[in-house]
Amino acid sequence: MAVTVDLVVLTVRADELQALVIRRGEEPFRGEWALPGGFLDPGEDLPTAAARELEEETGIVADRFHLEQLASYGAPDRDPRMRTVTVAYIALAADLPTPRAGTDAAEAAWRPVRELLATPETLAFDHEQILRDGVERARAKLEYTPLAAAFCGREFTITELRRVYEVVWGTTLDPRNFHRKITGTTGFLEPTDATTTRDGGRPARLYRVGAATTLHPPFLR
Amino acid sequence: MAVTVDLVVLTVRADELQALVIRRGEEPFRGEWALPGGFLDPGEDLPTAAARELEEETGIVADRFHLEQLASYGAPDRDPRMRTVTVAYIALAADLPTPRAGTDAAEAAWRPVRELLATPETLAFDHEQILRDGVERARAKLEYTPLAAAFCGREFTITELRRVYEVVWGTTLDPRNFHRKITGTTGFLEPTDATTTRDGGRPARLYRVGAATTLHPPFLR
DNA sequence: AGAATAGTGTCTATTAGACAGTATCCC
DNA sequence: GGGATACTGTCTAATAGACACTATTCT
Repeated sequence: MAVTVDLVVLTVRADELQALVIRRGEEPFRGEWALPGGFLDPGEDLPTAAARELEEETGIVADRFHLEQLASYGAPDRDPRMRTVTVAYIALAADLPTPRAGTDAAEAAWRPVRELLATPETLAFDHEQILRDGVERARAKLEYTPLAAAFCGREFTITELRRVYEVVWGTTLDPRNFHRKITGTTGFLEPTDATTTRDGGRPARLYRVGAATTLHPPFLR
Repeated sequence: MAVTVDLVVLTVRADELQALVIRRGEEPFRGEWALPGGFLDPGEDLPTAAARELEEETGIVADRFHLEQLASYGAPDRDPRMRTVTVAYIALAADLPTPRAGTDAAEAAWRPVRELLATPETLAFDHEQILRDGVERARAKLEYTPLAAAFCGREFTITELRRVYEVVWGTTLDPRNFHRKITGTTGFLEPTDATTTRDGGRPARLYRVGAATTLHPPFLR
């Protein structure tokens, strides 16, 4: 009985929700796309293993981003080699440099979630299901936690935050109502003194994430 | 590397949230209280193992109640025997017969969650943390799913359902507002033709759970 | 009749959603 | 000045919370 960890790493790039996938360099499923992941080492904690596998396979250091456990998958036939149970994690990250392929991975890339889930058999193992569950978790968490900010940089504008909601949920939100609601939720945003004009037009105030961990009342889709 | 399953089985008894615990009949932690659970068999699926262990240790058949995965726990030192990763499940059940002790269990009993969590070291392994997480999951799920009905029988009154919310959340709810809100949520309740006077007073209409799986808008605590 | 619980109705304050106008930068 | 984006404000409909009364059973 072997235990593995797999990661659903999500980011918002080019106005799309994208996931980090690797092209497998080893059997089984050699040459096919899969989620990054690998075997749990003896003596190693689960989140540590997740961070290690992510770095080994994609070169991305799990620094400054949100990592949480998603669920475990243990269907007896999920891995043709042997009986495995995998503990899946989701990681939410701001836009990051292009990943580089590492151990056991022939290639690493960001791919739009829409594409990965458009047709079955795109991902190895049961990774399509894991990705679906991870995306659904992320969507749900935006409703009742300030987690949308995990997709932004350290400082961000309200418009950038709104774009995250729009992209992840696939909806459009009224900028004025969004602004009112989000600034009215205590603990979500912490204003800074700085502004930016990176989006053009009038300078926008920059914010950091506040201390709140849950949103009362939640932001419903 | 061994994989186990553990269960947080919750019910509402005597106006309290109670959990199913067993007294361990084997080392380690022999004689101490723990959550029911055990090793995953080769070729066995995770939820199947959860149901099997529950029946083996407590005699309770996982029929007609809600079983869902909670999370996995894999700290390297969580089991003194060997390296184990456990996949925890939560089960929500209506009031059930007193459990009987089975394999590996010297005793099985319902115990109020309040008591179990009042003092540390009450439960073996990391089961206190698992119980805490399970209770918090149940509390949260009452907000946005019709899962409160899982604590009731097949047919139940609105007052009985309200008592579930009150006991699990530890709050009091206005009966009139609760009635209005819950009957106004499409798909939550399906009225039957029957009534009951088991609570005394005017006969109350009996309901079954409807088709809804999520509540829009949610019931906030 | 009285006790006990079920169910319905009303008022009010808050919130969500739709929508328009003003402000401040860059070129 | 023109273009672009940021921010503020108003109206209205729906909702949540507080609260009181009527209805139907059993003893």
